[in-house]
Amino acid sequence: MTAKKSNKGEPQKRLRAENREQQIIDEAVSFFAEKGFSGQTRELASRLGITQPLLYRYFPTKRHLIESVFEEVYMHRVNPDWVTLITDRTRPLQDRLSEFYRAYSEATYRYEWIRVYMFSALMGEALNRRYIDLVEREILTPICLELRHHCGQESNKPVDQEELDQIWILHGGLFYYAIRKHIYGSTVSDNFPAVVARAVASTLEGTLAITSEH
Amino acid sequence: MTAKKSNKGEPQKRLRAENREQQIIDEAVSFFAEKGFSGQTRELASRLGITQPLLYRYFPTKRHLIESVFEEVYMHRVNPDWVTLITDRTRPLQDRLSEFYRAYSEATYRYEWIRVYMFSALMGEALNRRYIDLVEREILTPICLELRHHCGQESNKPVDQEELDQIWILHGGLFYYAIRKHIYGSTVSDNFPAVVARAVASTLEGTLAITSEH
DNA sequence: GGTTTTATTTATCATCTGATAAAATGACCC
DNA sequence: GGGTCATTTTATCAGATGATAAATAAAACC
Repeated sequence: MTAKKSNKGEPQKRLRAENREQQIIDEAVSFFAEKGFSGQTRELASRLGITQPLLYRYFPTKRHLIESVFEEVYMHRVNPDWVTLITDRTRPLQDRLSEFYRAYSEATYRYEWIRVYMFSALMGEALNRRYIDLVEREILTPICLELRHHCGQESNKPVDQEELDQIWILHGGLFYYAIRKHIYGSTVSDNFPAVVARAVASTLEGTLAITSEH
Repeated sequence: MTAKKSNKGEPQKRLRAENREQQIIDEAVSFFAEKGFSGQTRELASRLGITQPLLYRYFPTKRHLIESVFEEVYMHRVNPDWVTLITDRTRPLQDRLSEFYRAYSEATYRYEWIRVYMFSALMGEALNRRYIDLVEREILTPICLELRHHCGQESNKPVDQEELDQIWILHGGLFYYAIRKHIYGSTVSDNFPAVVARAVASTLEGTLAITSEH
């Protein structure tokens, strides 16, 4: 046992600024995901094992801390490869969509992400609006175009609100699985890929059927 | 103009207890739906045009007021006629489900309902759990049984988690329309019955297709 | 119309909560 | 190992917030 402070479980008392800042953000994500953004700075500090004023050395206001949480949660979540995957017509659409939703769900259907996302949406955060627009533009619109192709309904018309609403049923239905799991605390099947596969297959077959019958 | 207090726009200053109580609950539903349950009693009172301590004549604590809001929002929302409608095999399943979702959406896809519902779910309210259980038991399980019948897969097995998860995709997908509208503030098609009709048709055709192909 | 009842307001408390300033203490450097 | 700098704590503030008690005033009663 060295003379250096005994490392009994307790993490080192002092951290370098950058490490402490990241540690605070990480815990803040988890804390606000659980309690919502009206959670109190003292309780967050207590979970970090630090005093509340220390937070203010790293973040000038609570709002700034919350912005960092948004940044951490929202950013780097939409992968440009996904568009490539979705539009790769050398593979069956069923495979592409199933694979996409597996990847998408791994990136976003997490306790912290889903809850921070819903809290921020309820607060009317602008970031949320931008994210929705991004999803419609980069993911759902491409899927709609692939769906047209799949149904032999190729066209130059831009994707309209009705087509978007229809694909939102699938997208939202799958997202709702995460809401049930992480917000409602429901029991859900642990084999999500199987749920995705069936939902995608059903949507493709169903859309084909109702498109061709008129 | 009588000597009686001039009724210039302002509602009468004094109400009978029962009327005032209902008025407070109504405004509280709207207020908390907008702000969340960390909204402050002073602001609520101000919206009612009364002073904050008056709230405490009608509700011993803020929590009691919130419980009344839950009561107002959650109760009388599940109509027993719906099960009858869903299981009426004299009509095509497509019609029954479309009609059910039109009725269900009118009852629940409202700004106040959706938001209070989501806020309370995020708070982990027990009422929320009970509501979900009710929906699974009284609505989704019957639909699963009708879906089996529709696919010629009649069986005595109880409905399992996989079947529920699958019908949750449709149910959640439609619910998500309301989330997009009232929580995200997105632009959505104003013809919801048409969205329902297509989603239901697609689900029925799709389920039939993936069931029969094996 | 005067008395009683009841709804409502005014004044106020105690606690919570975000935020600040100054003191203290550990780490690092030579 | 003593000085310097950066990290953390202690002490504290001001405003917000749920809640209470007493005063006021409108309605109801006879």
